[in-house]
Amino acid sequence: MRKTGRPTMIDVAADAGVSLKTVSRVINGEPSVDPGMAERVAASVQRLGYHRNALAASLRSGNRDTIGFIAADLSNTFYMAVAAAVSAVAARDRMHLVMTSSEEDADTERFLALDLCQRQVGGLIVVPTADDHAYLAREVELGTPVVFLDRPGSGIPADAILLDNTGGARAAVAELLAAGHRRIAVLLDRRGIFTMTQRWAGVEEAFAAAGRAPDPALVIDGLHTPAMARDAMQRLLDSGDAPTAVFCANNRVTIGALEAILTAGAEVAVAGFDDFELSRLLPRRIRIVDYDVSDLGTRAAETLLARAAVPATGSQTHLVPTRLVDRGGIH
Amino acid sequence: MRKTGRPTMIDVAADAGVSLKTVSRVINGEPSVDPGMAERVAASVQRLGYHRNALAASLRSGNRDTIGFIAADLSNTFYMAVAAAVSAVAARDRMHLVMTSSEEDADTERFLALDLCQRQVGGLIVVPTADDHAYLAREVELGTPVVFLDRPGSGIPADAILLDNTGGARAAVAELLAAGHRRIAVLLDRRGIFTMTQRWAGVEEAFAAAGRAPDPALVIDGLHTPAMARDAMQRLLDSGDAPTAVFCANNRVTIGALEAILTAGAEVAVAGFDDFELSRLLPRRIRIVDYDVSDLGTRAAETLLARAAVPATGSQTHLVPTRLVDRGGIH
DNA sequence: CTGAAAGCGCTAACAA
DNA sequence: TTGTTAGCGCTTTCAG
Repeated sequence: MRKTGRPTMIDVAADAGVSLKTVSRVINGEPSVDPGMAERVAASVQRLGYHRNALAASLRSGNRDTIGFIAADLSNTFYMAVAAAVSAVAARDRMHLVMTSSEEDADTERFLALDLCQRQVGGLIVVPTADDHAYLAREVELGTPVVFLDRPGSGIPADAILLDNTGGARAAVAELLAAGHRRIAVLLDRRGIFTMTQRWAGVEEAFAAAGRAPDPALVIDGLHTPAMARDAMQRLLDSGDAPTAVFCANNRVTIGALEAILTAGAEVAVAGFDDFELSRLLPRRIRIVDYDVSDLGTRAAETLLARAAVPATGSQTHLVPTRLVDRGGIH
Repeated sequence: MRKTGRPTMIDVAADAGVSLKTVSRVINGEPSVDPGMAERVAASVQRLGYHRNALAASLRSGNRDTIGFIAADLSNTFYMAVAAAVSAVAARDRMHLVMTSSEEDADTERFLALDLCQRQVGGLIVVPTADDHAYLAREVELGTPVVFLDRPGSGIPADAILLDNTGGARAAVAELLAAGHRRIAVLLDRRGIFTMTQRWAGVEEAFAAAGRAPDPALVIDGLHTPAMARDAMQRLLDSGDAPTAVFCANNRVTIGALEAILTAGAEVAVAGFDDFELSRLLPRRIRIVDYDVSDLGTRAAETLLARAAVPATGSQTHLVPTRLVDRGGIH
């Protein structure tokens, strides 16, 4: 029983009068064990309240049974939903999910990634914040699969699960144009963010396809919070020449813009990227670029587990499709 | 380098021409090491791409550096928000969070709890689904602290972090009564759920304080999804004698009820337990029993870490307060 | 089918 | 300040 107070296999073996290895066999359900012995061992396990030490088992066997997940921002429900999906897939394989967050800080990401590797995770799902992931090269080489999620990584061979950002934005804006809107505002979060770059590209493509171009006066970026988006929208509404439609590049922006529009009772058509809770209860009909959030997590986890089973054979990028849907319109 | 391909402290020691223990000292930043040696070791670490094996370290030292969290339902954003808060607190202490979910199944909860213990977690935060936690008695006795969250556990000495369910529900219903409402509907999720029992008690207290009692015809329980709540509310509205107010015992119920009410354009005052995303954007003013979700997680994590530091001295139950707030009313 | 011995990679205890 | 030895609790290897 030594220090920790927890009984070990040795204690069980002594109690049952068998060898250490026999206990190990019983605990791990290995086939060739005499039923009588198995019974004796089981009884001792019960009596002593034995629980195997999974750390020791992993150390010796080299089995890796946890997946590390590094989100970019835990206060964002998007990542939490992804984490939930990853956890569900992991559970199917009796793996556990260690959930962390870089809080959009590159150094934190790096620290966490290496920390998780030290804990011998079987794989890593990362929402990249750093723009160089060479620091993981060694681990990947040594057999720890890495999957990037939502944004691409760089510097190492790793799969990536991304949204069809460009296609989704293009479709939304194309529809506004097709509906005859000519003064279309575009509200963006920070341009440096990967998804923003891609969605903006989609916006430009839609305009180009219609033989037009976005009006620079109606394009506002750097809107990182709903409050900023609300104020920006407010200013557009207050300007002499308000837009007749607006495309919002993510849900925080959409929510902020809606706050301004609904409060002002303005007649502005709204299309936004990302669905959000309760969009269905909005008093106004809006168009949303929707996708299956958990699909991102599920695919990331499945890709990771597949890689863990069969070592690297060239990395792939999976695009998760989007679709335009109606929301709101109650009342 | 043996099997795994990963260099070990032995490799580093050999490369640097020092002893194993010296490497260990350098890696762990122990004070009394000659700077020159430290440098040599650091150089070897760099050259070999050495990373310490945290599993081996924990096995030997007995240090436990992860916290296990068993949510009841990962699709519920409430638990995800709690998990995020726990993760944030854990990160402060350089601990990691292993996130799992019982999916409201008692056997799964038990399995996960024991599995996490086998992985030598430093503590367990559990949203109880099982109604007897005696299976954890042994682990608690052996020094693994357990904190129950949102619902009380039983059978073992453990702290609990609960919401003031009764007080919140009482306040909400008291206000509806004070506003002169006499036909007040009460929509509940399944009665067996702890929070429902407590909130229902609050409802009864409020009625009793006003010298009245709830009208059984207007009390509907078992509403586990927004769709069920919507349909139930619909039936109430369609009945000859519709209520003038409704108290919804959780956010799913509130959302479902609102859907029916807004669609029908009915004049029904709404008060609900639990805030939800975008409640502010609702076209109607409603009253919400609000509380700080992350506070629950933060307190749970802090309580757990405190217990881990200073062994049991009688378990406590913490009540997280609620407050009535206004939501909606845009337009 | 069962057991003895070795050792996973590290840290604790003690010596030098 | 540095090194030696033992051993955390388990699985692997190989012999019986």
